[in-house]
Amino acid sequence: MCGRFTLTTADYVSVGQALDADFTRSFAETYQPRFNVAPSDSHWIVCLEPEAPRPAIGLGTWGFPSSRGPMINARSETMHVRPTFRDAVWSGRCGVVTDGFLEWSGPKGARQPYWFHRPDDAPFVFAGLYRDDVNPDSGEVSRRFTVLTTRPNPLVAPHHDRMPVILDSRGSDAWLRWSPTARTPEAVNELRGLLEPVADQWLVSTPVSRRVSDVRNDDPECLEPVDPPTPPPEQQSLF
DNA sequence: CCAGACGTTGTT
DNA sequence: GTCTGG
DNA sequence: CCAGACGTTGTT
DNA sequence: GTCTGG
Repeated sequence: MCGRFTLTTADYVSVGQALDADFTRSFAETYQPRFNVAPSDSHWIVCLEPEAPRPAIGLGTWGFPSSRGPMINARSETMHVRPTFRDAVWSGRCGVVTDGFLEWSGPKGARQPYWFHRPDDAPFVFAGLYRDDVNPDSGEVSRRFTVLTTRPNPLVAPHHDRMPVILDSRGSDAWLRWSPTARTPEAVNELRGLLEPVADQWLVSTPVSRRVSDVRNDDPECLEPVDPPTPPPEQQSLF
C-alpha cells in the first residue's frame, strides 16, 4: 500500500530532467519540495494528454472520490475490471512524481515510520491513474489520481503486503505511451507486465522521525534518520 | 497513511 | 469501534 | 466476526 | 481502504 510519500528534490529543473517531461510555468513557479504528501493533497503527476507529443507535469489531487472516501490506491492486478478504475486504464495512465514513500511498523501509538527511497534519493514515478471530474454546477474540472499497487518486494514485505508500482524511465515511457490496437485480455496482460514489484536493490529503507506521522508536518526534519527500533521488522520476518 | 475526536446529560 | 482532517 | 464488493452510462 | 450481508 502507499498512503504517504515524498518529493524532496530541491529544484524543479532536476525533477523535469529526471523524468524527461515538459512542464508548465506553474510547475516552475510553484514547485517546492515535499516531505509528507498525504491523501487528498494536491501533487504533481506526469500525463501524456491525447494529441500531445510529450508527457507533461501537472497538478492533481490524490484520491478518486467515492462513496467510501478517496480511493488513494488501486490494485494493478484488478484495475482493469474495477468499475472505479477501469476506464482510466485506457484513457488515464499517469506517473506520480515522487522520490520515496513511507510505511509504518509496530504497535499503534508507537508506530515507527520507514522511508523507502533510492540510494541517491533520485526522483522517479509511481504508476498511477488519473481522471478529470467535472463539477456539474460550477463546471470546474478537478483532476484526481490514484497510485497503483502490487505485491511487495523483499525489502517492503516485512512492513506491508502491498507496495506502490515503481517505474524507471523506460517503464514510465512504456506505461504512458502504451497504445493497444484492441481492448483484449492480451493487451491487458502486456500492460500488467510493466507493473511488477521493483527490483529489491532499487530502494533502501531508513527509519525516520515520528514527526512525519503527523500530516501537519512537512519539512526536512520529517525524514531525519533515527536509530532503528528493536526489533526492526526485517528481523521479525525471519520467523 | 496516521492522529485525534467521537455525545449527552444536566451541574463541584 | 468509526469518522474526519490533514 | 469474516468474506466479498466496491460504479456509471445509458439500452438487444 | 470501507461497507454490507450473512
